[in-house]
Parts: sequence; structure tokens; C-alpha cells
Amino acid sequence: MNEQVLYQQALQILRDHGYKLTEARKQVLDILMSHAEHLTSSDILALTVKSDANIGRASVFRALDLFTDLGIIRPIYHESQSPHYVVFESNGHHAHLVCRECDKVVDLDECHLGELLDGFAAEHKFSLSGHLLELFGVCEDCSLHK
Amino acid sequence: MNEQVLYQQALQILRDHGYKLTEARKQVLDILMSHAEHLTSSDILALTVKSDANIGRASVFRALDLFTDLGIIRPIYHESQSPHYVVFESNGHHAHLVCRECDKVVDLDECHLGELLDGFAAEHKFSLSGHLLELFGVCEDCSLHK
DNA sequence: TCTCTAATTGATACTAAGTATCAATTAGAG
DNA sequence: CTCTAATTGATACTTAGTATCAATTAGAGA
Repeated sequence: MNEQVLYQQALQILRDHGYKLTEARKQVLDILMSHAEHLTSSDILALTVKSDANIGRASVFRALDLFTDLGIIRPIYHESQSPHYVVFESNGHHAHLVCRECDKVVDLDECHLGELLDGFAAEHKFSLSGHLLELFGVCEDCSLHK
Repeated sequence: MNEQVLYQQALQILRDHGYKLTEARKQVLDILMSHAEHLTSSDILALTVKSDANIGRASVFRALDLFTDLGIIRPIYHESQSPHYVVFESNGHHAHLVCRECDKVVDLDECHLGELLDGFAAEHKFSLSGHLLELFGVCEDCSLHK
């Protein structure tokens, strides 16, 4: 999914919920969406320091919290205790593979689980808006080295 | 899955990896597996204080880190920034529904995704050992109140 | 059963992520 | 352009998480 489209969609979600499109929020969003790897709060903070408009540390945390609440991103555990943030696709989905050995993460473009998961949610009378799927295993590189 | 079976399996995983079955580790495991809700580190710490053998705070964190490394549990971020720990089923799987409105979590007994996920992993040459599936949406109660 | 030792612990000190506060700033509606 | 509720950044504070180290202990082996 094109990151610019995702960025615009996220801005729209903010507008739709009555939030202002502040420089801080736009910058944090931009950073989140222009990096393939899943960043931590401190990663993001370090990257804001390098930009024109210096964003306060508290604002980074506030933006991340807001985007999490709105379902734009999701904090996940990965290697360290500080959460890494994954960006949901436009359909609210995100899926990736995590190697238990080397901690490599491979995002999946498409997991084709939509209809199946709708069914599960319906059984419990949930109206589904998204999902996060983490697959754990051993990657090829690590399998070869054992 | 019977919690006693899971507990014994977890102990076996520890033995298999050469770890000692200390009181601290056993107690943290027991607490994790005897609670339906997903506990945070501070929840667990509070519960250890109530038991006969008082476990040090550092030991709780160490046990949680070890169990996470070994794939017995998985930290998830939910409501607060402090992770909640979910216990994997014996097949390495865990699935639950999260309501975006009230934050209620409903664990799913079985998601029937085994073979499908094996296929995804194989495409990327991962040998799959488990998965975590989070479904986000709005629960029945919250739907009715809107 | 006992010995022994590497593993592990608990308490303490420390770090840093995360949060609260508040005067200053600003996005954007009108 | 005005205005104001929203938001900010800086600062202070909290607390989860981590490092350190002497003391303790799980369990292998005799």
C-alpha cells in the first residue's frame, strides 16, 4: 500500500474524529509511514530531532497514543521492552512473520484472512474493523545455521 | 486447554532448555496460567506478594522475559503502555478479540488457522511454531449503546 | 544422602520510558 | 482576520524495567 495514501487516510481519520492536524501529529505520522521497520518511541523521537520542526518528547508520546486509540497503529513487542509500532493497512489489517532466533520481522502484504476472520468475529457478535497477525517461527537463514 | 497441562508443559520447556525450576519461575508461571485475564508485570508482582514465598520484583521481570524468549508467553499492548502477557496454547497459538470501545478482550478457543498459516509461512521459508491473532472491532454491548 | 557449583535470587541503585502539569502557542472554524 | 479550544514543549515526576552483587539454591553427580 502506498505510504502517501496511508498518510492521507490517517489524516482523514484524525479529521473525522475532530482532531487538529498539528505539525507534531503530521510529523510522527510521516515518520511512522516512511519507514519499513517498526519503530519505537525513542526511534521516532530521534528522527523528529533531525527534522525542521522540533517536536517535543511529550508530543511524540501523545501522538502515538492517539494514533493507537484511533486504530491507525498498534504497539507490538519486539526484542526490547519498549513497544514498536506497526501501521495498519487501509483495511485495518497487519500481518508479519517473526523469527524466534534472530528476531527478524517480515511484513506480509496480504494474508487473505478477511472473510474467515469476519466469521469468527460474528460468532462472538463483534463487528470487526481490523486484525493483527503475528506468525512465529524460524527463518530460512536460522534454519540453515542450526 | 487445561491450565495444569499448560503449566507442566511450560516446566518441560524450561527443563529442555537447561533452566532450573526455581520457586520464582514456578510462581510466576502459576499466576500467569491461573488467571483468565491477561496480566501485566505489576499485576503479577502484586499477586506474588500475596503468596507464601515472596518473590523479588526483579525476579518477576526476569521470569517474564525468559518465558517470552522461550515462546511460552507473549507481551501485548493493551490499554496501558505496560504489556499484558498472553499465554500461548500448547500448539503455540493464541487468538483473541479486542473491543475498540470498552477494551474488553475475549480469548478465542480455536481459530482453525493452522494449515492456512503454515502455507503463508512456507511461502517465506519460515518454519512456523506459533501465532498470535488479535481481532479488533466493536463488541455487542458497545454496538447497542451507540 | 550429601556436596558442590553454576544458576538464580532479592534488595538496592539506577535508567529511561512514559505521564502530569501549565503557560505559551496554534489550527482552523466562523 | 479573530478567537478559542486544542495542543504544544519544557519541566518535573512516576514507575516500569534493568544492572549490580553478595547471598541463596536447584539439581547434577557421587
